[in-house]
Amino acid sequence: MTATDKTGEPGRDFIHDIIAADLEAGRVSTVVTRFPPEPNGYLHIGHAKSICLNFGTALEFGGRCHLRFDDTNPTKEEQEYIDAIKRDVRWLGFDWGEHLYHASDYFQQLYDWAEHLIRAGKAYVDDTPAEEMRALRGTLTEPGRNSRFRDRPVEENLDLFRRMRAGEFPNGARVLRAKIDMASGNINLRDPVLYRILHAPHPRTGTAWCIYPTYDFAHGQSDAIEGVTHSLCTLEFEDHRPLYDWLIENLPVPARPRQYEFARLALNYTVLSKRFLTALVREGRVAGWDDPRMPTFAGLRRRGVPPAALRDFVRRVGVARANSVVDLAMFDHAVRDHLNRVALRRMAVLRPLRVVIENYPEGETEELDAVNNPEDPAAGTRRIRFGRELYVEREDFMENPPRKFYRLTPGREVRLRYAYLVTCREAVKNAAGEVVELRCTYDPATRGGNAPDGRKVHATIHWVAAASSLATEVRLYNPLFTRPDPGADGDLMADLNPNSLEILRECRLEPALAEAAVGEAVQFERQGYFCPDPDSAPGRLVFNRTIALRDSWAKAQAAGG
RNA sequence: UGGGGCGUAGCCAAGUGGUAAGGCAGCGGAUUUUGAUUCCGCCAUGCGGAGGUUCGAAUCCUCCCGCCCCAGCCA
Repeated sequence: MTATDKTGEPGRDFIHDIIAADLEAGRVSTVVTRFPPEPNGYLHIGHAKSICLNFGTALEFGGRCHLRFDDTNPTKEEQEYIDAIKRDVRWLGFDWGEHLYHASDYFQQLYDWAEHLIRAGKAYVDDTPAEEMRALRGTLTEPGRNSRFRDRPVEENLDLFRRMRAGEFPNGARVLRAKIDMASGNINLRDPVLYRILHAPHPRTGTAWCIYPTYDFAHGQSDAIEGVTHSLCTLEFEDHRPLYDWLIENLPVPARPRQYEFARLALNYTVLSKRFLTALVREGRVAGWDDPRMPTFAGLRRRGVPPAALRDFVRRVGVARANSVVDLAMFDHAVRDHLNRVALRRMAVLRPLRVVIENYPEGETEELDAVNNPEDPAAGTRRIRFGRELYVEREDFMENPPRKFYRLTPGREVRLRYAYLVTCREAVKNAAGEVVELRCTYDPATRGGNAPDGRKVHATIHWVAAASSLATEVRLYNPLFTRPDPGADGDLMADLNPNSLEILRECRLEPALAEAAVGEAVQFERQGYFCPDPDSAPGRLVFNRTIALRDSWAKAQAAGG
């Protein structure tokens, strides 16, 4: 396993306390956990919590974590998902080494244990149709009633179960049930189904089986087979723990794993349910599972979120048993915090406004030094080209600015980053009255950005030289939903943010950006963190905005206006 | 109204009888060739509520309130 983060303390939570106590008391010698996804969909940010908890905790205690696919329902699972999940777990930074398993690896053992239960008189084959079985199960407040097949002789159960396995019966004809207690207040103990008939080919076992164990019959036993010591799952499985324990106690399993539950991760302005995510893709509301607006690993990766930032985010959130909804700002912070330290700085003008430096010699250019990352001196410097014609950001000029706007306006001097102090002399307008060009003058004595006479300017703005700049497309992303609890009113699609994607096609980048690799994070100075999208082609770069820089000016404007 | 959980600041979250950590957000201020970063300060007489036990309660007891999960041959 990898992915130790130097930054930040390891998580301290009740799971750690339990494990530490188990180690201390000698109840376990090596900690073994597992991340057990069902291969029926793509991983999303919610899974990151489970992955980090399972892999991270094992790592911290010097144990190991298995990657185990819970592939007990061939009607919903696909190899494609298995591959995607493996890729995504690796991307997050974890390695299961030799410990890749599948519940389907244990189908024969599980089957044998089912027969063991039958022989012990603790499981029976039930012919009751599904509808009727549901009615017999009772309700939340009324006890269930025994099936009329509940007291079948062991030999008959064995014979029927073997014939189920042999494929003699159609789907749904019979099931194998544990014989526990139809009157239990815990519905999971009302003779839960252990095996069902499913004539469906399995991604891994093919047509070898036509009966498949349920989650309850597979999970705990798989844990036991693998020697998992701490089986960590989410809160909704809490009611299953008595069944988990019952099976472990009534089967000759080689170990005694323990299940512990924690609250799953939820984020505001975000939807994580498989059903909703699937609907977004299927209805074309997003471009696909890897749309940068999606909370999937694929989406986050394409958007440029570094795995280390995701791990840090999960660490900050913590692990507890209270249902909670984490503020997206927490995620944003983790992303910015990481990117600030590692991203190279570059200049890029998203909405260009042409600038002509009137007193700069025609046809001449020069090179200036620019720092690659002020947070990391080792990143060095680069040369950037300056010339008579430049582009600056449209919003860095205002003809009639409000108080406290200290960027370009007629008559004002500002600094062009790493270049010169320039003064705006005139705004040239078109017939429609729109500003189309700025006429400025520069002070040749301020090369690099400092005035020999010590005079100060209020603002430093970014720019690119018109002649050498690269034309590019930039995609800006905003939250996919307009409300913190999308879908709460019953119509998820009505809460979609119409401005979740903004495409800018006339952007101008400094030439150094031509070398950026897909997924590589860079900071466009004063704007945010970006990375080239896979849609980029030679000569036609496309950048995604991972996240904007904090902008107290914009915030103040929004608050004041 | 069965069973199982959970309620500490706007959002996460420590704390488990000795007088409310930390982070995010927010608000001030300093530094700044990114209105970024960084730094400093502020931000719960209060722990869902009411009683009780105790010298002392977020922590123990009682009652109450609220929220979440479970009636798949899904996981």
